Parts: sequence; C-alpha cells; structure tokens
Amino acid sequence: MIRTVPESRVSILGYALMGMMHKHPVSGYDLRKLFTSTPLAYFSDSPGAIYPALHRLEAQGLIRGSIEGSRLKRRKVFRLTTAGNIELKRWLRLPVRRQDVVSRMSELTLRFSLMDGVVPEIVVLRFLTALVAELESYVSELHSFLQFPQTGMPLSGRLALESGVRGYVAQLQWAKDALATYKKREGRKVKQ
Amino acid sequence: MIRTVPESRVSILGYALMGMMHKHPVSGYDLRKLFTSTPLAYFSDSPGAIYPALHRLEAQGLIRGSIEGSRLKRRKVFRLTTAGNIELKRWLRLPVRRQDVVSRMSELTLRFSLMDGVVPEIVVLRFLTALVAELESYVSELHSFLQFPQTGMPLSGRLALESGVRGYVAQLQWAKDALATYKKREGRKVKQ
DNA sequence: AGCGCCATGTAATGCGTTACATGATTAT
DNA sequence: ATAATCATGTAACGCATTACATGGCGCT
Repeated sequence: MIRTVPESRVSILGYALMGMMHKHPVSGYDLRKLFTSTPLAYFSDSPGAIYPALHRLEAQGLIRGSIEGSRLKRRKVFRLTTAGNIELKRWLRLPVRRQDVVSRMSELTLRFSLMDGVVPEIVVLRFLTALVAELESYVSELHSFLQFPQTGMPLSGRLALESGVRGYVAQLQWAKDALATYKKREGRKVKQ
Repeated sequence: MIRTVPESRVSILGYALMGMMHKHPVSGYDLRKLFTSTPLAYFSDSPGAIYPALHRLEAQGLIRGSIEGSRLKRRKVFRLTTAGNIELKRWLRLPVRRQDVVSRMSELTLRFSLMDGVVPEIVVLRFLTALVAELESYVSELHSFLQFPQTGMPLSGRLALESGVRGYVAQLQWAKDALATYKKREGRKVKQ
C-alpha cells in the first residue's frame, strides 16, 4: 500500500497559462478571451477550468496574482514567479520522445508555440530537429502498417487509419518547413 | 439551485467500445489489446479506463456481459443489447456540426471509422459530404485569420497556428478522397 | 521456480465540464 | 432601464490516470 508522493504536477492547461503570462502579466479574463478568439483554442474558455487552474498554480508558488483597479471592478493579474519561470523553461526543454509524437502531439505543438522569446533559439532548433526525426520514423511505421492487406478490416476503419497517417505526414512537412524558417532567421541574425 | 437531470450519457470511450463489439462479442482484454496494437490508439489501454467503462455501459443496459470458459480462467465477453445497438446507431448518425470540426475532430474520425457495416452506406456518404463542407468553410476561415499581419505574435506562435491549419487541410483532402472511394464502391454495387 | 502473459479488477487522485451565482460597467 | 459585456468565482459530477492487487496458465 505504498503510494508515491504526488509531487504536485502541472497540467497542460497550467503550462499554457504560464506560457501566456511570460511576457506580460494577464488576468483570468484575458486568458479566457485568448482561448475564445484565437483558433489555437484547443483549450476550453470556461471559467470553471481557468480560474481553478490559476489558483492551483498560485498555491504551488509558480505564479502570483495581484489585484488591480479601484477596489470595485477588481481585476486580478497574474505573473510568473522565479520558480514558475524555471518550471516553464524546464517543461519547454523536455526531450521529444516517440510516445509524445504518438499520443501527445498537441502538447508538443503547444510547447513549440510558447518557445519564442522564452528559450534561446538553439533550443527551438533542437526541438524541431528531434520532432522531424521522430515524425519521420513514426510515419514510416504507419505506412508499413497500412501496407498489410488488413484482412477483415472494414473500409471505413481502413480509411480512418489513413486519415491519421495523412495528419502525421502533414505535421512532418510542417516541421520541416518550420525548421527551415528558423534556420533562415538564424542566418539573418549572423549577418547583422 | 435547479440542476438538470444527468440523463446518463455515454463517453467517447464508451462508444468506441460499443462500436468494437458490434460484429463480434469481445472481452475487456480483447479491447485493451486492440488499443495497444493498432495505431488508431487514441485511447488508453489501461485497465482502469476500460473495465469501469464496460461496467458503466452494462449498468446502463447498453451492453451485456457473459462469462465464458471453464469457471476458472474466466473470460467475460460483452455484446450489445438492443438498446445499445439503437444508441450506437443514433450516435453514428448525429449531424456534423461546425463546432465538432473545430474542437472534436477526433470524435468525428472515430464515428466514421465505426460506420462500415453498422449504418447504411448512404449515411456514410452523407457524413463525408457534410464533413467536407464544414472543413472547407473552417479552413477558409483559418486562412483569412492567418492573412492578417498578426502584430506582436511571436514566430513560434504563428508557425504553430500554421501547423493547425495544415492539419485541417490534410483532413479536408482526406475527406474528399474518402468520399470518392465510397462513391466508387457504390457504383460497383449498382453494376452488380 | 520463476518469468511472462492472460485476464479482471479496485482505490486515490486530479482535473475538465457543466451549470450555476454575483456584482460592476458600458452601450442602446 | 435593461441588455450585454466585464470579471471572478464555486459546486456537482464524471471520467481518465496511476498505481496498486489477484490468480491461472505456459514455457524453460
């Protein structure tokens, strides 16, 4: 009956919130609006998700909220603490593993989207390079899986599988292009 | 303090399990293996997810389990009840709405993958046609969102957004091809 | 005699969803 | 004046995750 210590993890939503307050302090309402207005809205904009998440992060000492505005019409803006800054960077620099590509691709995309200006460009380049490698290997595995005659598999099932493969192929092509874009930017910087 | 009646919903995992036992009765272990071995494994293969889900479905009267095997080394196989069959078909025939495309695309793919042999082909064709229409409209909205200069948006954020758009473009192309495949099959059937 | 697989479960925990509530401010 | 928006919250609920546990079977 020995149970491991919870060690207070941060949820994906938590990291998303932390990433969004890295440059400027933001309120819960600001964050909700960002989730509704941008199409990257993979997160819910419901207050029942965001406010508790902010309170959890504050209780963990990763962010700190301060009330702004004239006592009524209060607005609580949050900013990262030093510990929060360290934790955000640690998460952004985590290696890209095969299993992340297979079942947590959206988390990888989120991590990438928050990197700019938070970690040095070399880290972004390393991330994209590893992502391309893992995606290439996984796509080739999926292709060989599709190769087999798939006896007994219904047409719609086979097609759905193909849909997944195409999604990964698109991600791979995107990652290659993104890598090229970043390398071009690096080049420009060196010249300056 | 009036709270709406829970009306006992079925989770996505529940529908996936029901879809997988439509043709043949299966055990919980069979289902776990399917999740580990096929790359459509968007679901967890953990027993803590599957067995409780099966028990919930049974409690709702949608599936029925019967013990097979010589009293030890028991194996409990589940099959759909009449109510379960109706509920599965009802779910499969649900309309394709814009908001499903935006934030529940994986559920749509799951529904499609389970359709073959469960609902008539005309329903599959209608599903794909609606999916193509919704995806086309959403992709064009995303493109116009990307058009704007996006002042202040960091490079990685912009690129991540593009990654999402590319994913949707790939899904759209896939849906068109799948539609063509199904129409071809229809054609062959008529000729026979 | 021990390892790995077959097969089914349970308990604690965390967190997202849905649905409520409250009060201020701005627009019509 | 009243509707919409700003702004922040809480409570019930369901379900996935993680980490346990149990026992049989087959191979070496």
